[in-house]
Amino acid sequence: MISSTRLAVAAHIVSVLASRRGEFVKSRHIAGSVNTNASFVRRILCSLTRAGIVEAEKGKAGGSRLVKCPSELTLWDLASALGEERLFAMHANPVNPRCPISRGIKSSLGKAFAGVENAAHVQMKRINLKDLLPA
Amino acid sequence: MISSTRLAVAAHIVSVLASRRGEFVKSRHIAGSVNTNASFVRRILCSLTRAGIVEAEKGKAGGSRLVKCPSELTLWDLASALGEERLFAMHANPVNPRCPISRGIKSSLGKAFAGVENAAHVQMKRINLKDLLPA
DNA sequence: GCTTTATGTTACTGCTATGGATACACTAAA
DNA sequence: TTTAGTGTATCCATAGCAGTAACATAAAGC
Repeated sequence: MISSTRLAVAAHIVSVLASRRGEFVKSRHIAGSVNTNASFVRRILCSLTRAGIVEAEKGKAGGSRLVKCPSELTLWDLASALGEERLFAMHANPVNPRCPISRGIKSSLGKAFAGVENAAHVQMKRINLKDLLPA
Repeated sequence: MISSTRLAVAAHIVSVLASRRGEFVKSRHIAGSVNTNASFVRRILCSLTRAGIVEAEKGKAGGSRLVKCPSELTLWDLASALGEERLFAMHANPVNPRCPISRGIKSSLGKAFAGVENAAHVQMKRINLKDLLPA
């Protein structure tokens, strides 16, 4: 059911930025905490920047820092910034028009999936990024 | 966030079986409705059989049929039968012991993920397989 | 008993997504 | 002008998904 770990990495990144609130933190430094490479971190930072969660400065004294307070950020904000809001996948096989089940299942199952995803989103909006930081 | 479509296919399979309650339906027939191949269907049927949702008969008059009523089955039962209950993935990168964020994030984020997954599971248990069938 | 036809299972294959690695244009500080 | 960062593109190895074929096993019908 799972493939990408980008949401986990994004949460890690934001936590590092939150622990150095106000500073411009370099992607290399974040990569050291996540134990991955700086380019991958920057790709995710870029999505966060486009979503207005992070701001970045280029150049020698550059880096990234949080725009919003950790207490104003939720897991949902990150997932949404990454475009990872879907939790289920419908099969892509074409409908068999001669089978009533096949004709109807994608619509009804799609609504069921949406209901579950909605419940998950509600919960994700309750998960505050501040709560991920060490006490 | 999504990779496998097995849950969707399983729901499709169970819907077909539900529409022919009592009959032993052949994997080839189900595959025709899903528009995939019979072997893939059988692999999923096998998981459903092991979970006690479906029973199968070998041989010439063989096939699969539901053991439980569609009204007793939920989306959660299917996901659980397939071993697809996780919705999020933690990154596998090793912890950087010199960074307090790195040391703590997997634990706190894991709990956050579990909370969201739990909310999703609750909702999945409310989705009745009977509701996926055509009226 | 033999043939037919189904399941259960394995193995192989092509495709796609993921994340690691490198490179480079651009930019700002020193 | 040099240095050191971001933003972005490209390439690569790997892993997972689903399609396909194959085969042992088992049951029904002749």
